[in-house]
Amino acid sequence: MTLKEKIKTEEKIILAAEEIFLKKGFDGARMQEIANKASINKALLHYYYRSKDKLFLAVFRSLAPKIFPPVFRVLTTDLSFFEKIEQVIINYINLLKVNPRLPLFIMSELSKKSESIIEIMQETFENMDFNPLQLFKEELQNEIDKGNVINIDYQQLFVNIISLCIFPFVGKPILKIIGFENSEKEYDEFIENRKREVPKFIINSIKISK
Amino acid sequence: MTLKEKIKTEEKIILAAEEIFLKKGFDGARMQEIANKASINKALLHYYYRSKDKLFLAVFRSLAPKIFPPVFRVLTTDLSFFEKIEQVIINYINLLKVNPRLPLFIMSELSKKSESIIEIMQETFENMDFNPLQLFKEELQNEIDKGNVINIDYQQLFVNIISLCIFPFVGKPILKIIGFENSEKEYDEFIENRKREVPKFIINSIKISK
DNA sequence: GTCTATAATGTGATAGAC
DNA sequence: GTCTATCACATTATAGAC
Repeated sequence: MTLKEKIKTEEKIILAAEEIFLKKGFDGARMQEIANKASINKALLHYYYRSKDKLFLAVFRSLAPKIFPPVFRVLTTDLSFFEKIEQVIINYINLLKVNPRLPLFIMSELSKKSESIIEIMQETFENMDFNPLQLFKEELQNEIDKGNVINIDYQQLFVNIISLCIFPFVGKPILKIIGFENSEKEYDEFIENRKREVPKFIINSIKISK
Repeated sequence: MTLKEKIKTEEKIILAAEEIFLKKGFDGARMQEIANKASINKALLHYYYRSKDKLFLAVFRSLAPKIFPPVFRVLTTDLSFFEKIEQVIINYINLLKVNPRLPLFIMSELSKKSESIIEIMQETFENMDFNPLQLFKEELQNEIDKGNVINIDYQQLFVNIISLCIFPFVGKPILKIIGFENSEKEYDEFIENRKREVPKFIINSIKISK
C-alpha cells in the first residue's frame, strides 16, 4: 500500500467522521456509521485513530478554526470601519452557508465543558496571528473618538454582529416552525438577503450622520 | 402509597430528567444518572415512563412552550411599538437567565429532525392563543405606514430581535474563550447590560426621528 | 493496511419479590 | 409503588488471519 493511498484512507475517514459528528454530535454518532460512510471496515477506524474520542478530537481540531478566524482577517485590512463591518458579515454568512451545522456543533460540544475540547478551542485562538476582539475594540474606539460612531461598548457591538450572523443558522428549525417560509429555497433567500440587511441594520444603529 | 406521594415521585423524576436532558441532550443522557438525580431506582423510571424515549418526550413537551410564548404576549397589550420591543427583550433575557440551557437544548434536538419532536413543537405553537409573528408583522406595518419606522422586512427584524436575545446564551462558552470576561459575575453583568443595550440598538436602527 | 470474528463493556428495559 | 437482579442488545474496542 503506497503512502498516497494511506493518506487517501485517512482523509476518507476524517471526511466521513466530520459529516457524522457534525450531524449527530459526539454522543449521537456511531463508529459503524462513520465506517459505512467512509466505505471501510469499522476496525480500520481504530487502526487509524485508536478510539472514538481521539477520532472526535481530530475532527474537532480541524473544524474549530473555521468558526472565526478567516472571517475577521478583514479587520487587518485598510478598508473603512463600516466597510469592514459589511465585509465581516458577508464573509461570515457565506462561510456559514457552506457549513450551516458548524455553529450548533461547536456550541453543543463546548457546552459539555470537556477539558480537551475547551483546550483545543483555546489553542485555536492562541495560534491566530491577530486578536479579532482586541482589533475590533481599537478600531471602534478610533471611530468613536473621530465622532463617526455613537458611544457603544465594543463587547456589546461585537456580540450583536456575530449574533445576527450565526443565529439564523442555529435557529433555522424553530424559525421554520413558527411560520417562516417552508421551502429550502425561500429560507435560502431569506439568508441571502441578510448579507444586505444586517450591515444596513447595524450601521443604521451606530453611525453618526454629519 | 397515597396519590399525593405518587405525584411527588413523578414530579421528582421529571425534574431530574429535565436537568439531565437539558445538560446532556437525549443522546448524552443516561437513565441511571436521571434515577440517581431523582434518588430513586432505575426500574422506577420505566414503571412511570416505560422508555427513555417517552420520558424525553414528556420533558420536551413541558419545555417547548418556554422558548417563545410567554415573551411575546406583550405584543397583545396596548403599549407603544417601541415599548413592546423593549419589553419583549427584557422579558426574554430574564427568561433565558433562568433557563440558560433551554435554547441550545431545543435547537440541538430540533436539528435531529425527529418526527415526534417536530410535531410537539408544532403543536406548541398551534396551541397558542395568538400568533406572535403575524402580530408582529401587523404592528410593524402599522408603524411603517405611520412613518415612525423605516421600511424593513418583518421577518428580518423579528430574527434580529430574537438573535440578539438568544445568541449570548448559546454562544457563552465560545465568547468566554475569545476574550470575554472570565468570571461568571462579569458575564452576568454583560448579559444584564443587554436588557438596556439591545433595545437601544434596535430602536436606534429602525426609528425615524421627526 | 484491511478484513472477519469476537471480546468487553455500557445501557435500556424487564422479571419478580416485597 | 419500589426494590434487586438480570436480560438483551448496541456499541466500542481488540485479536488475529491474510
